[in-house]
Amino acid sequence: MRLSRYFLPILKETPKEAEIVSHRLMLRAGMLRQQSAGIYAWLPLGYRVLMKIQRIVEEEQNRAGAVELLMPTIQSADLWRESGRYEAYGKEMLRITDRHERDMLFGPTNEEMITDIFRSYVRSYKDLPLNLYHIQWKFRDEVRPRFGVMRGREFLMKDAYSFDLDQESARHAYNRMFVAYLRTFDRMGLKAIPMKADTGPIGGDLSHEFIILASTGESEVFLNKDILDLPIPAEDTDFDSDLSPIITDWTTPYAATDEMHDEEAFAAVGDDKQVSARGIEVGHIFYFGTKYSEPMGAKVTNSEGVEVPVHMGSYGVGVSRLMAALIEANHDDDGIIWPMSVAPFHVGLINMKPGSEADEACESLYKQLEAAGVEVLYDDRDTRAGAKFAGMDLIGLPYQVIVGPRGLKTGEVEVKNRATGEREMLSPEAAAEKLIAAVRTQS
RNA sequence: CGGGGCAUAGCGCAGCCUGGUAGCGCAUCUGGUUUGGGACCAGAGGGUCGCAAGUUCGAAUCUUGCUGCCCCGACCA
Repeated sequence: MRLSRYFLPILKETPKEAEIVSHRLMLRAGMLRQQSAGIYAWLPLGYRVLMKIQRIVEEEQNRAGAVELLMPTIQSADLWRESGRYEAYGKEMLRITDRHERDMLFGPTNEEMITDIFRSYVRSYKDLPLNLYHIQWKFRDEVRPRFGVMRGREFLMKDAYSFDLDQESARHAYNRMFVAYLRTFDRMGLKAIPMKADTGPIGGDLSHEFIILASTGESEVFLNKDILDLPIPAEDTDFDSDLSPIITDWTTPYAATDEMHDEEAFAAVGDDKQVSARGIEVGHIFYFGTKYSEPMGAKVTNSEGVEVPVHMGSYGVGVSRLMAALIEANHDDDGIIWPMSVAPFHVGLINMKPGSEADEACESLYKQLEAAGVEVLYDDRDTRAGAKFAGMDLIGLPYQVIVGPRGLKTGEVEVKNRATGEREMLSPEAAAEKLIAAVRTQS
């Protein structure tokens, strides 16, 4: 992409409403624009990152055996009356009346709708297990939206729903999502820690929040630092095998949010291993048994010919919130530092002097990299060098290539690693090779 | 939902107390000089002062109502 033809409205000054660093940087880097309290337009650069996060989530969901579909944002109130949640959900639910005076709502979540879809088609235990998910905009009319997309009213969420014959197989479905989540966040370069969460009226121990450590996090967390070094399940993990050993490894070291915190158990961890910090919740998995299947009649016939309600679980990832969490975890004074896997572009190519011999060198490098699948943002604008450097650092692409008459005198271009600040002078060929290799290994 | 605050050019702000020609910095446009880490000089364009009503000869400024937004606290992907 040529910057001269792109839409990247970078702000030099920080908008006053932005309190936390991720919100500030998203606004400054031209990724986001607020349209209303807690409601945002995703500008081109922000949208690219959002789609990259979404793709990773999809790949890992698919790998774990979940099947993607897409449900609407607007739902009929009737379904929610069936589950009893239309009255129970309260003011967080945005209620809408259509021209025929029908009660509609902007979905805050989709348990009712997915249960309706399931019960309309599935009759036999032979069709289980089943896990259906979608990635769709949700709306929750928060009392106080804040921190940009960290707590917006409209947000993009992945929500998966599992259907199983009994609690035992539902636990396996749960474990699959647990492993998928470990992999998903790891692929974005995030350390997400599963923590036991409140299960509400259902009880049991099958609910975990996945929390990323960040000083701006909304909740206080306590953990045994051993959990930070646990290995992430590999890409070739067999999701049909017994995953419980992995779950055991990850749930044994102490890790809890403040509402589940147990001082005594935490003390037993030992002073040298205790970590108390703040965290951002980016995922939440939940087993809720027959809470929806029973009232809504989602039943299958089992091997004995008896109709039984299915056991369900739901599994959420805050896709838009992840973008904020990623920036909270990856930035410095100059701006964002994207991990390769979610970077809006892999490389920023800076033409130091348009109209000079740098043009030709840039063009050929640009074409070569793009042809090799490297996503390049080519700054071909005729502006001052300082503005280009500052802008490139701000938007945080993993690598910058600086091409100008000075380096070309010796036939070289400069390659800068945004994260480490490391720079090296290379021939254009060597630079291209290095960048192509870096993109292949890191994304 | 309780408490606090803000609304004036695209962005950041001053002006309001004490009513009288709407201003500053950045950004934008034009010309020139510059050009490897957010340049300089000169000039130009851009405003129903959030909306509505009231007081007044006269309202950005005073009064009332409304709307929007932000911050702190209790609640949530």
